[in-house]
Amino acid sequence: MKKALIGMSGGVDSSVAAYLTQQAGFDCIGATMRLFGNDVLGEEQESTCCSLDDVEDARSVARRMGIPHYTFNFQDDFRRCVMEKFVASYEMGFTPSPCIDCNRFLKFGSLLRRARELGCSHVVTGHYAQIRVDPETGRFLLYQAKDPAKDQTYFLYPLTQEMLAHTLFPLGALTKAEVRAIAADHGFVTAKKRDSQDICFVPDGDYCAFMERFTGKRYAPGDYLDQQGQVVGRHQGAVRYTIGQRKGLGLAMGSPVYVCGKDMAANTVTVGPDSALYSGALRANDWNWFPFPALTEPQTVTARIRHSQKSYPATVYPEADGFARVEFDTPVRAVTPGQAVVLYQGDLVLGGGTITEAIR
RNA sequence: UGGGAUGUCGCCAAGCGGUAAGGCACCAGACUUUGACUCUGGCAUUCGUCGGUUCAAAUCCGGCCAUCCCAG
Repeated sequence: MKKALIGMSGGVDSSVAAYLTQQAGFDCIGATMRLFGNDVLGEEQESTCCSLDDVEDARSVARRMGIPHYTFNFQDDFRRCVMEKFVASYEMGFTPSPCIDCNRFLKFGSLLRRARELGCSHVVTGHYAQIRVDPETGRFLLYQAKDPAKDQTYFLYPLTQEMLAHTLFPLGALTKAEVRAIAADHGFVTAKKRDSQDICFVPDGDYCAFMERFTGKRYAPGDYLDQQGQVVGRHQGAVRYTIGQRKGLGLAMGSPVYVCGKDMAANTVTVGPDSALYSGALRANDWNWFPFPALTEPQTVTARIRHSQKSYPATVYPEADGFARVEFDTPVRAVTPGQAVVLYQGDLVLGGGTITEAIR
């Protein structure tokens, strides 16, 4: 019998993914990853990802299904591969996507390795995405979820062929409503749990406070500059702001102003009108492609530059040293270094990379 | 110390005798695996202050206080 390791976060999605995998005839093992201790959280914070309650919920569902449940301590890996990268990225003036690193290094890295040690052919998660094999090339392809509102391919773009060969996404063809119905039908305690939202290790959303706890540093206030370089106010630390941000600036300029740029060395944040935020192109590196090993010729695509945002028509051109340039048909708002750019051709995920700069 | 000007929500700002526009900021909610964007809702019983005129004043009059400018 085929064996599968189910990554169970303690939420409704992974609960149902486990159930469906069992129904498909797999011998299942449930596993919850311990990613961080309470020391990284602030006072009395409740995480949505691996708190004790969540582990208990996962265990409860596993017991109901009659499968074993393990807890894996991946705190060291998570600290090194996700939290340290997260902090370093912010300190360099970028806006990171830690969930993408968690997928790449933890769920389909550490967890997959552990699965294979346990004799499992596959690791299973509750992600909304679909994997298919290209009959011509034999390559594993990633497709968007059937429920476009829940599609999570943006966070899965770094998955390699090796990872995809040993991964199952049972929820890819289901809607969220269908998933909740299945959970309710089987009496899972997770049926009505709220969807997770914040970064799991920053449950209150105050990532700057997290960084100060994590590093022991203090991020100093500095000047806001307008487009002409004139000082227009004081900010609370450049790491707090992301390109395109409006809320929380505390600047009453008469009309809305947005973050247009940051200079970490000078500790300044430049603000300007919405019209100053549009870019015709971007450059990105650290690419992963699904239909082919590397980009060798231009491709017509739609490109997503932030999660839960629609994708925009564009053309991607290969460049030297593993870079590629994405040129948009129409300028796009708030291209942000550090964020992922994920390219699609219809439902197919062509590939994705990390934005290094906005062009023009 | 003379002369002038101004004082309306955190910022900007309508109002000019008939019972406080609007923008920005902020707060709450929706959306969201990024406190992003966006959307919805909230946000001065009160107009520097004290008193006067009037049926009625932020709007008229007087004193005081504060700030700014020009004289010195």
